[in-house]
Amino acid sequence: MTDEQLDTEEQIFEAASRVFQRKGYAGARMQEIADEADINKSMLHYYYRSKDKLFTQVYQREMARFFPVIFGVMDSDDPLGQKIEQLVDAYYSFLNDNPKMAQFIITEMNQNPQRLRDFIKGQGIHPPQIFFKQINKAKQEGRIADVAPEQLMVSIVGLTLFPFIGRTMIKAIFDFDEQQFIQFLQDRKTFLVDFILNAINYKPS
Amino acid sequence: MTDEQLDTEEQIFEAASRVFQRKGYAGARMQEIADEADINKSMLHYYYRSKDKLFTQVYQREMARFFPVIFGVMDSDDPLGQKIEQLVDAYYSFLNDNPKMAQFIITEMNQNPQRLRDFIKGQGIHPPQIFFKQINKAKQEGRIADVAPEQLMVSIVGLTLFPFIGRTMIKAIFDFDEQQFIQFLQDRKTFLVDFILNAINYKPS
DNA sequence: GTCTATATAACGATAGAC
DNA sequence: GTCTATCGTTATATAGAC
Repeated sequence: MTDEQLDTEEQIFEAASRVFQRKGYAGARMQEIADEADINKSMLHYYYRSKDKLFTQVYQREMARFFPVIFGVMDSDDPLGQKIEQLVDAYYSFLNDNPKMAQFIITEMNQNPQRLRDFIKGQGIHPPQIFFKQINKAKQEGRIADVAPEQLMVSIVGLTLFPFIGRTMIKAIFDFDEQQFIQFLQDRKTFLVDFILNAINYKPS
Repeated sequence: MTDEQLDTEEQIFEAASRVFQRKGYAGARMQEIADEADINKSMLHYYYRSKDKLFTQVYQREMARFFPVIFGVMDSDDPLGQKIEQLVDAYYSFLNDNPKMAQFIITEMNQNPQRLRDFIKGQGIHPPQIFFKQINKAKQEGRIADVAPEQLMVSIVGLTLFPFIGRTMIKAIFDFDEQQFIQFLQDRKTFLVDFILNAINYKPS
């Protein structure tokens, strides 16, 4: 391709990705995907055979984009304090570009746990060993409080993902317009770094 | 009713509540609700006219059960440290009894933000004033760090809700069986109280 | 109120012309 | 590869007997 033009197959795939993330598998309609791609509905079946096969491919790709973000920074060699800041930064940057991703993954994951287990196994995804060792070492040296690495990891992910998942609720309860919500998210980045480092009683080495 | 027997209308409603929470609005089938209620499918329409009207009633009731839990303890008169422990306790106890509730509310909320806004407005739900004043007072007296009440509230809710929403992911990544996950949740209660109190640098008055 | 049977519409999927 | 037309199924919803 010489310029920005996607071919038909890619155009369908990107449209499907957007519609599935908006409506979920059950709520998505092949016609809506066709309209979004500005392509005839029968082309969807020509390239992807069925709704199920199209969804599976979208699901696999979105998962393959999501997990490296979650696990990527965790196993870097940077010191703990710096790493927490990088984690929050990386998650926010990714979710800002993909605001419906977290909701999509959580919904479809809970709808079909086996598919998630297969994906995790197939990709050889494991808890971040370097991060966990780093936590345990810092605990022994008394530089952080006595926290279970799994609990800390779930907390960091939860604290950053939740505003994107709960966006509608947060806006409604605090009566935020879009601009105020964006500001809330922006403020939250610095808030979270302090919050987490305090929470584990972090002292730089 | 003399004993535990529910009449037909209630039986349908409870079955609908379970199916909608399992499958979401789009994924739920009237036939599945009828089967779950062990009642003829046409009875659903006799009592509730349409799938949409049945869902609306279920949605309203589940919301009306959820929000008092989220806001209830926040506006009690108990001191901050005690209150955080009570919040975590209350959320966990409710979510343990209603494990699909958080996922259901978040999905259907994001699917129809206007319906949520109408509900919030109709019920006169506002940010918890007593809790927010308590935070601001503690800040002025130097008993906690300088945190925005909205950020703290979102953090507390996120930290407690997330394991229930992300249950499938947590079990898959850490390779927890059901027993281990229940233990993880149990451990998390005490973990979270310390984590949050540390995070805001809490000092009892 | 409860059942069977059926209308009606939507949706996924395919056939066949070009 | 792309289109129109249409098939077959499933879903919501209703009619009508009892």
